[in-house]
Amino acid sequence: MAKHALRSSGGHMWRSLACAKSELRLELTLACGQSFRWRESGEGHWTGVLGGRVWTLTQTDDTLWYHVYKNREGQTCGPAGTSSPGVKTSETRTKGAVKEVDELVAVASVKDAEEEEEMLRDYFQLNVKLEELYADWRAADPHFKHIADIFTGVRMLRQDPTECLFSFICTSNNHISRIQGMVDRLCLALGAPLCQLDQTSYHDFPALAALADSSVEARLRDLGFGYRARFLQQSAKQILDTHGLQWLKGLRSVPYLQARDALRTLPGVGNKVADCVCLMSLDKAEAVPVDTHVWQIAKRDYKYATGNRQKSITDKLHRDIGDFFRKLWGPFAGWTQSVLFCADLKKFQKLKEMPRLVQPKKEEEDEEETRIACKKKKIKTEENGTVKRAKTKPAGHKKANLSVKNERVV
DNA sequence: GCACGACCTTA
DNA sequence: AAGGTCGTG
Repeated sequence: MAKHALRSSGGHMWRSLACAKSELRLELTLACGQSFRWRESGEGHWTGVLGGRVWTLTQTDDTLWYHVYKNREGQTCGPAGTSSPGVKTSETRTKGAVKEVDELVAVASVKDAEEEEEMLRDYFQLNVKLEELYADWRAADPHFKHIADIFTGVRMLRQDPTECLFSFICTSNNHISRIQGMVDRLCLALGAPLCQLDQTSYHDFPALAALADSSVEARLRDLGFGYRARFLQQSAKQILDTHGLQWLKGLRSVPYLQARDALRTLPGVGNKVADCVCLMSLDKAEAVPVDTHVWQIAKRDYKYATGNRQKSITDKLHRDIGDFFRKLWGPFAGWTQSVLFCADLKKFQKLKEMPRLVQPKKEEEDEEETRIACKKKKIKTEENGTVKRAKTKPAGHKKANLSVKNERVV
């Protein structure tokens, strides 16, 4: 039976990409709740599905290593139709055709290799220079600076919009470990099988058509999705019925607020989920998903609206907190937020206890600097919801209005 | 604009 | 309660 690749044990073909850890740290980026599709299959080795192929990734100081699982024919390990064209299976081969087929295999694998390197660069958005962004954020925000020494290399993934949307519909009122299990079961139940490694089956994320089928709600309720089962099926159906297959991806070339409002017309998609999809799959780096957690961070670390006793996060609070962080961090505020979010996750707290070269700063000093930084940028942190900022616009309504240009200036 | 409760499960 | 959303008042 096929096994998960391990770089140390040989027997698998590995390719590599130059990439410093300051630009990417797999163990943070793949496990901080952006994607629910990656598992640590061996020490420092991460296995998951990306673009219909099964990958294992690992890294050394300056190199990102990757293996893509193939069968003996050189085909991508997956269902018929997703592999390189022109490659015959062994059953259909005749002796005379072997050489020709081998050449086709060789050509196909070179093409695959180029394609796969590009897939990885695209997925990790390696054209974005994270170190430079960190430098900007450190200069703008003392609290970020405090976190940034430990949590380097936390980078935004550029995910498939369908996978991102339907995964995040599952996140409401939920926690990461359960979400991971649910997304797993979703793929197993409705996604095309790709391959099996050790005891694990890998499936592609379900297609929109598979999610839209009327049998899906009952099926997913049985699998423990609760009330989200209906949201998933209805959203898929609504997209196919009223927009079409390419609609979601098309939102990549539309301004942030327009894309967000369009997503919010879908059942089970409110401010938070829409912002996640915008940030993580639709190229909206300025989208700041505000959940209870981020609100805690805003109050605790930025003294934002400390007097506010609101129980739930209203539309207005979403807007105001988003604006606050965009003003502090700039046009990649969503990326910054993910670093702080990651640093706040329970599973990464042990990293903070490890000895560091830099002497940790006293907390009061840190807070005072935060206050000064906010004051410099003229950002209010202690308003209690009654103070309005000049550029705040009225709440977006539920219906997407593609003709209105209400893109916010950041 | 804001508060509240319901919604499915599991820890 | 958990990385919310939706309907109602």
